[in-house]
Amino acid sequence: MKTLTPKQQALFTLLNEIGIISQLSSARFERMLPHGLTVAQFSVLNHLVRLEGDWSPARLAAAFQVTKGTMTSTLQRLVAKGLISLEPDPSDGRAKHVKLTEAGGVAREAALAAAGPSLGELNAALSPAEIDALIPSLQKLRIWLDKHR
Amino acid sequence: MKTLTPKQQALFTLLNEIGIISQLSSARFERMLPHGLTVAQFSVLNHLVRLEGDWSPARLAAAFQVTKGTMTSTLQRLVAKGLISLEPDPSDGRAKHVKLTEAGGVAREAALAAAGPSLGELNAALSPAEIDALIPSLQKLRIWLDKHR
DNA sequence: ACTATATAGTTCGGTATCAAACCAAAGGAG
DNA sequence: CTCCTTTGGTTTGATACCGAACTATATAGT
Repeated sequence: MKTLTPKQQALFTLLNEIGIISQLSSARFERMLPHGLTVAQFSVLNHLVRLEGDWSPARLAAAFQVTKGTMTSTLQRLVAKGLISLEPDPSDGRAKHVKLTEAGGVAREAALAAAGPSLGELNAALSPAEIDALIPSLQKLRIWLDKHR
Repeated sequence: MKTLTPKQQALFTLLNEIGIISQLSSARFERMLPHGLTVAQFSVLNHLVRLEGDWSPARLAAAFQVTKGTMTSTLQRLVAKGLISLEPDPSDGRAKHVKLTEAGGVAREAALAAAGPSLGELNAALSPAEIDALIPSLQKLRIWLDKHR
C-alpha cells in the first residue's frame, strides 16, 4: 500500500484538522447568528463596519479570498435582506460600491452580541497563550497559500 | 461601535484564518486530484485503505465529523463512480457496509501520487517543526468543538 | 409482549464555494 | 483612433455542507 512520507503525512493531518475545525466552528457560529445570517454574510457586514473606505465586490472578494462569483452571491443575499445596498461607482462604469444600510448595522450589532459569548466558551478549549501561539504560523500558511494559487 | 473583547477578537481571528486556510488548501488540493475526485471523496477512499475494519456510513460520518446526510451524498457519488460499493449488513437491517472496489483502490493510489508533490511544496510555507507544534493545539480545539456541538 | 426511545440511512431546501464562460468597461500599445 | 489585454461583475453547473423531517430497524423499560 502506497503511503505518504512522514512530512507529507504531517501536512495532511494538519490540513485535515483545519478543515474539520473550520466546518465545526462555522456551523456552531451560524447556529448563534440571528436573522438567518450566515458566517459569510456576517463577515461582510462586520468588515464594512470595522474597515473604513470604499469597498467594491472585487475588493471584498480579495479580502476574503473567495472568487468574485462567490462574493456576488453573498452580496445578493445581503441586498435581498436589506442589509447592504449596491451603488454604481460614478468614476468607473464597471465597478460598484457596497454600502451598509441602517438595518445592516443593527443586524451586525445583534449578531455580535449573540455570538460573542459563544466565542468566549472556546477559551475552555484553548488558553489565550495557545491561541496567540497558533495565529502567526497559521497566518504564514494562509499567506503562502494565497500567494501560490 | 460595538467590538469584541481582546480574547474574543483573538479567537475570531484564529477561526477566520482557519476558515481561509481550509478553503484555499481544499481548492488547491482538489485541482490536483484526478478523476474529478473531491477532497471529501478522496478522504473517504484514503480512510478505507488506511484503517482496517468495517465502516458503515454512520461511522464514517462520525469519523469525518459531518452529518449523516452529507456522508450519504458523498458515498452516493463514489458509488456512481464505481469506487466503492454499499452492501447490507447481515446483522443489522438498518446498517450498510462500505466497501472499496478495485477501481477505488486504483483511484486512491493515483490521487496520492498526484497530490503528494503538491503537499510537499507546502514545506516552503511552514517548517516541519512548526507543523508539529500546530497539530496538538488544533486537535484539542477540534475535539472540544466536537464534544460541545 | 408492548411501547418508547435511539440509531441508520435518506431526502429536502438552502447557502457557500469553485471553475469556467461570459459581458461590459477601462487602459495601454501601435 | 483601433485593437488587445486587463479588470469588475454576473451567471451556470457541480459539490459539500448543514439542519430538519422522515422511514425503518433495533433496543430498552416496564
